[in-house]
Amino acid sequence: MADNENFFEKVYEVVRRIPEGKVTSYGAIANHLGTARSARMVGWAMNACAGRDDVPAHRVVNRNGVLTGKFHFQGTNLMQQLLENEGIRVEDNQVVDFDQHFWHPH
DNA sequence: TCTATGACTCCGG
DNA sequence: CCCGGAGCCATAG
Repeated sequence: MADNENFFEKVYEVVRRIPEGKVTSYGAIANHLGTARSARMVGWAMNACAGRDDVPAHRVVNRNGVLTGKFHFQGTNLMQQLLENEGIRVEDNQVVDFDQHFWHPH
């Protein structure tokens, strides 16, 4: 079924490759998948991945490094806590030194 | 088959 | 500089 991978599965695979302590953006993932304009779809896939421990959705933020989807997590600040737990500093729902912690899909 | 929605992004006022 | 609207694609109903 590797060839039958759905869009979500592709997103999950990329998100899973995000190393600990690193973050990426929806557009970067979408671009890697070949659907650069489908950044919203990546977020949509994240919504579907909610509840999966295999997909570190907390490492995915928007292009500004803002935790746009933090409200979708169980806790109000759970997403931020997870990032800080990996050594990433988060301030005002925004990743500090986002470009420095940015991980480009490959 | 068509319509509505969305954890985004870009452009304009 | 800050705020708002339109565009985009894929999934669900």
